[in-house]
Amino acid sequence: MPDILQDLGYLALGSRLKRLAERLQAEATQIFEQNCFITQPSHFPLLAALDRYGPLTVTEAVSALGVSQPAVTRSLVGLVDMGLAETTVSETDRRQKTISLTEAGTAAVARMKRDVWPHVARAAAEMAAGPDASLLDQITRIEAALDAKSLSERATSGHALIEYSDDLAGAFYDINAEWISDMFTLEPNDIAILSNPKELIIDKGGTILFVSTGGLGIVGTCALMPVKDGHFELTKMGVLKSARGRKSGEFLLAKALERARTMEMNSLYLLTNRKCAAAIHLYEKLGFEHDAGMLATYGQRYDRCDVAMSYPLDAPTA
Amino acid sequence: MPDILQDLGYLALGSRLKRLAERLQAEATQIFEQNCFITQPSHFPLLAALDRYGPLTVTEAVSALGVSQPAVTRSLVGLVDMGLAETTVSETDRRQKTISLTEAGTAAVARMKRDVWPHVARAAAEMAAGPDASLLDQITRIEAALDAKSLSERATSGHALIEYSDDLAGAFYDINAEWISDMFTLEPNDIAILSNPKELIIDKGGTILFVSTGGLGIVGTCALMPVKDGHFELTKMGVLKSARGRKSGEFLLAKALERARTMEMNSLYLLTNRKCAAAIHLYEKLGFEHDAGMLATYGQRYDRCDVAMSYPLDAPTA
DNA sequence: GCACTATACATAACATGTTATGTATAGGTG
DNA sequence: CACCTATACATAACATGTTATGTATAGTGC
Repeated sequence: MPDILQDLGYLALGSRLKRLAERLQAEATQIFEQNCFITQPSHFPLLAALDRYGPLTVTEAVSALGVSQPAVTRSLVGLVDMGLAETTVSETDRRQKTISLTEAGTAAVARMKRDVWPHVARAAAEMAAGPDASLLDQITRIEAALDAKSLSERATSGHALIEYSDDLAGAFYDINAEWISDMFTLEPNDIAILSNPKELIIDKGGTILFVSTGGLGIVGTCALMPVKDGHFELTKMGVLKSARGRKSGEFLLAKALERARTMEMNSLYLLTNRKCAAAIHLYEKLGFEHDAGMLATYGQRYDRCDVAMSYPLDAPTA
Repeated sequence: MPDILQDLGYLALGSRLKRLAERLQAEATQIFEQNCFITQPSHFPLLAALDRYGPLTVTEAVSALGVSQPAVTRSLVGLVDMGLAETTVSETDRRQKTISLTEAGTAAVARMKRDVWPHVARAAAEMAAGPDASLLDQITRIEAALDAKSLSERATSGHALIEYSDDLAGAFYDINAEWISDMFTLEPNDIAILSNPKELIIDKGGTILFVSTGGLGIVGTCALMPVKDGHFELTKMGVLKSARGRKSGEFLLAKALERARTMEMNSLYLLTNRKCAAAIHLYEKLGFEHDAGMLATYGQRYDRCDVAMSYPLDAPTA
């Protein structure tokens, strides 16, 4: 069986990290047991913090460990039960408890620090070592990124690129039918292509892409359709009226061109109409050039066509 | 408060990953709730696996998800309760159950695949993006490394370098007293240095290092002692008799020289005796050269001294 | 063909994280 | 000073992972 979490890539980042963390924690349990020590690795962070920073109140420990207060309280109870830590009520504020290591706790930490921790640190570093930057740095960066903006905020803002699948055929039709029938008329060629995207585009080696926005779902689409001899038409590009003004079209077109550059392609052109001023502006912005030759060659494909543009595939991609 | 997990580096890798994973899972819960879906993110991997690989038996799902069988069973119960999955007993083997998505499950997955997953994947990738190699690749490498050799095996094999701390003063004395009194006699200069390592070495800008092996604890030590004017003596290097034959000395000396090269130092020499053939061989192997001048300058420091060597600090460090 | 072992899944117990909420004390404000 | 609110920690409930073990069925060797 393949590994689904690996297959899903970043989508399953959380589950994958969790799995790895559980595994490392199981290893830690084993190492602690081998050294006849605390059975629960969960106590380790609090012990280490007490050793490194000296006596702490519960609230300070929460801040140092970066976990919830009940988690600290539970660790604390565990350490006290084992006689490794003790608490004293603060004199100035009787709500506060100061946690400190007992003599036994200090001795246990000293022994672990001498005989166990260095080897665990070495083993973990050896295991995580790679040609690239430190895993720890990456974790630090992710933690900082999460502090700055939560994953759910990130997910609901911005655009995602989505590949064609058969259940998106309806969206492909609807999005294009909306703008075409709004500004022009659906021509037989439109209906043929919109009704059979799989056969006429995908199966012939073309690509259909969609753009989804966090809150609205699929809002736009765009196709790279092989015409003949390695010549491709960028076509059936549209964004729902209800979703305009978010630069979804620009996102989509940029991704489509990015994709086009990775495909074996002799030329890439598009056909449109002078009325589509905003679209033409976008095409120009992303590098398309007006091309009378293409208009002469392919312009008959649609009644509405009076503009053709082509994309300089060999140009520097900036 | 500083962050203890960050402070501890690789020693706390497991706890740190766990903390990050919990955080991501909390985010996932929020995202699922926003989209009015399954409340438990724990169900996600099984749903994704069923979607991607088709109906699975419990055992197959265990393999695909990489978690324990009870974890899969629990996910399964959850999905069945929500009406998203159903099970059928295999006809050929009545112990087996095949899990498949119900119509509602298929629809729910399709909706998530269209409206939620791409954004989560994008957001996670954006968050994890860095100048370096992919975090996913690093995770994959760590998983593979763990498959090859467990962390506890790694921890109990090999050597770790340990810095001087006051509680290691006793070890510093004992390890050196063992070999010196075994081969020679403890001289007053030995006793002075071994009894006051902090004052005579550390506080003067020197360094004392220890080597620990996974099973045996501290087994060797070595000092870089400032003599005068930026001239340092590599001294008090010894490995417990009971721990010889594991290349601990070579490990330690290599680390000490590595450290020496990072220190401001005009010269580094050592004093020894022809009887210490194995040690001299090691010194030669790691780059020390016999140096009659040093013998003339410093040889009087110990009665037993009849060999001096110096380390070419400016030579290429290979 | 019976008895033992292995396998597939279920269940129990527990480790360890969370959120929500309770309780005692501190601190500020009319 | 009484009272309200905020804070520090405790406790409860639950999410989700684990290991250990139970139960039914399959397979295997005498």
